[in-house]
Amino acid sequence: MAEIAALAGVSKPTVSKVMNGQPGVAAGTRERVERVIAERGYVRHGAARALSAGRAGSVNLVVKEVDNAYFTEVIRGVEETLERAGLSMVLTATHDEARRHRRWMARVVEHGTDGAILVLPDEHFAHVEELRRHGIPVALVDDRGESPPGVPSVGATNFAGGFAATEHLLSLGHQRIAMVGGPPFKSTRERIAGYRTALQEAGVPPDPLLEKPGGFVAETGYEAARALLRAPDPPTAIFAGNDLQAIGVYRALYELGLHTPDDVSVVGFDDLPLARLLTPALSTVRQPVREMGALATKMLLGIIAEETLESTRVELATSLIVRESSAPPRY
Amino acid sequence: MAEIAALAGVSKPTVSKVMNGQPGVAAGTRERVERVIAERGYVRHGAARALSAGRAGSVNLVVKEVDNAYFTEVIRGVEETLERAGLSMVLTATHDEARRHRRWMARVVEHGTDGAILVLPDEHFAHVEELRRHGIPVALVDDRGESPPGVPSVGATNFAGGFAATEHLLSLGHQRIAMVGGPPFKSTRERIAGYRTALQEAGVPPDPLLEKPGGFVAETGYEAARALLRAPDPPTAIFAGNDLQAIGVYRALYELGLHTPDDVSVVGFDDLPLARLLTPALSTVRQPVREMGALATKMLLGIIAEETLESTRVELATSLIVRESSAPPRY
DNA sequence: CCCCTCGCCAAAACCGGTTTCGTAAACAAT
DNA sequence: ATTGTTTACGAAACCGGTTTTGGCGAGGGG
Repeated sequence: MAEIAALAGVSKPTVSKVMNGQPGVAAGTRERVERVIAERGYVRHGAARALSAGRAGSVNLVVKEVDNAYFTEVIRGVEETLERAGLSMVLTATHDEARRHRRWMARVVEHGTDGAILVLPDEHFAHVEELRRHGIPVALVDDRGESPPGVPSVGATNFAGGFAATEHLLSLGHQRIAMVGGPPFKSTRERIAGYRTALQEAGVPPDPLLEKPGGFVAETGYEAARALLRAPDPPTAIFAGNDLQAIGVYRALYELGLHTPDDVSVVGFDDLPLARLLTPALSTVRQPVREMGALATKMLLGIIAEETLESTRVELATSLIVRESSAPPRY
Repeated sequence: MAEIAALAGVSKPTVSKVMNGQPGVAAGTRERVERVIAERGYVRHGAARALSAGRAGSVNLVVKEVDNAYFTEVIRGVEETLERAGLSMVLTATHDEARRHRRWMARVVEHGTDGAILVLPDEHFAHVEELRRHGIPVALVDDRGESPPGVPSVGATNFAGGFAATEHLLSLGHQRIAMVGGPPFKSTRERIAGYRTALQEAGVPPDPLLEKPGGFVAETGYEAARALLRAPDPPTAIFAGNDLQAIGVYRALYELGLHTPDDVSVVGFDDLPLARLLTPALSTVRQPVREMGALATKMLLGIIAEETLESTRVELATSLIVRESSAPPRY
């Protein structure tokens, strides 16, 4: 910067003002400085800037895993929004390793981010607390339901989604509708509640045997579906807690020689990009994951800018997307 | 740090040495300082450290897109390796937008990374050149074949993969084997060359009508398969340029009422985690994508540490994974 | 007993920007 | 012509670490 200043015949502060578009520089001077900057291809030294300005110019996105389409969608939304704001995205994965909590948290804090966005990491509560203690603004995507009050978070209307999916299957004529649950997050509990409520309102007696717990991976959908379909009086429809589980359900059906939707209807949750590519295309509850990431980012940027947020908790609407995997039962 | 120094009754440089594990500090002093650090939960200020030490403590990973399982796998490999080295990963997506090249490149350069890993961005050559001009070390994953010499890159044995896939289909008895190509990258050309060579060696006459160009997305697989299967004398097997295309092929087969592998065999390329979950599970050529990301990262770290690399170009072995989507032709 | 070396540590300089503050010049008002 | 006000800009301080330099005391050799 000193070099640019010398070439333009001004001082460092003036160059700084020009680069930051600050007032207090005469038009002629500004233009001259800008020309020199362009000629020399000068770019600021980020670290120096971060140090003296007190802003890191980057936000840390903490996800549980990266090789999962759900998180990928969040990443996409966050990335686009940060890009627009001229900030860099530092991506950290926790990989469920509670042991390494200390190490990576130190990395996050030390790297000096302007804020952090958490997407369902384990040890959620501890992370949020520690980040706050270090004065790092935090926003959450898809709250696990264990975060301290006042932390802004973006979710989806999971109850409504669970309800809509179940209602859809009921309206097709299904009576024996199974549900594969997910990990004990807030969102899962709400989806299940929606499922139960829909059954209840339709006067269909609940059957505990039709509710299978599981994780948000394909394997649990597979296991659950196998168990469900081999039992006496099997379900005619399976509502999977998320799309990955639904893929596992597809797999189980395929192995058992059953067809979707002729023998068993399947509905997922999330509407990952993959859902419409499956064969048959998956009926699912759309969760605007990318938008959730984008919105959480915007909220975080708001906090960083010290604006007052209207609301600390936002739930975006889910919507039922009917494709090929759901149809009236055969009989 | 000044505060820690005061509390421990030493000076800043001593604290610095303790934190960096440098020699020149008496055991007793070191222990006392460490205790104070632990008590106060002190973490260094990353930006200040970056500025004075000249290292940013982060590496920039530049991918074409993030919502694509291939890139996700690379991200995973890079993330793990960087994590182990105590570095942060800044993720940037180019989204194919040549127009915005300048803007994001400025962000990358200005953020001050210790190095960059590029995965198939457009404007590849320009990016590499510019990064080098700024003195930023670069490593490539899956070279597009347009990079300047001397840039370390990690790829896979694409020719062997294409050959193996085709040979597999030939050995099952297929004669009319179609191939869906990809974008004009080096890797694509090699896969096609492997395909052609295998046909040639088996004495099967090549048919230009059986080679369809496309991009590495499901849609092109879909389009290509539809066109191929509706033509006279359709293929009995389709070798897709990557797994995403294979999903599109599945889709086309489903819509046409054809079954895999009974009517048409399908082989993919990449072996994304998804491949084994599809129904039927996809036979494919495994490309160790995660390892490629990890290795590229290691090479980059080597350059940063100013070690001399043994080799500037490494190709990891592909391997054929036979699952359910390939079988002898029906007749 | 003196000199020299070496280990340990503090003072100061430095990284490359941003911010504060002061001043000179230009202009308006009296 | 003098004073007040605004504008444009530069000098210096500052961000929080790391690196360099140099001084002091202890231990060892002559």
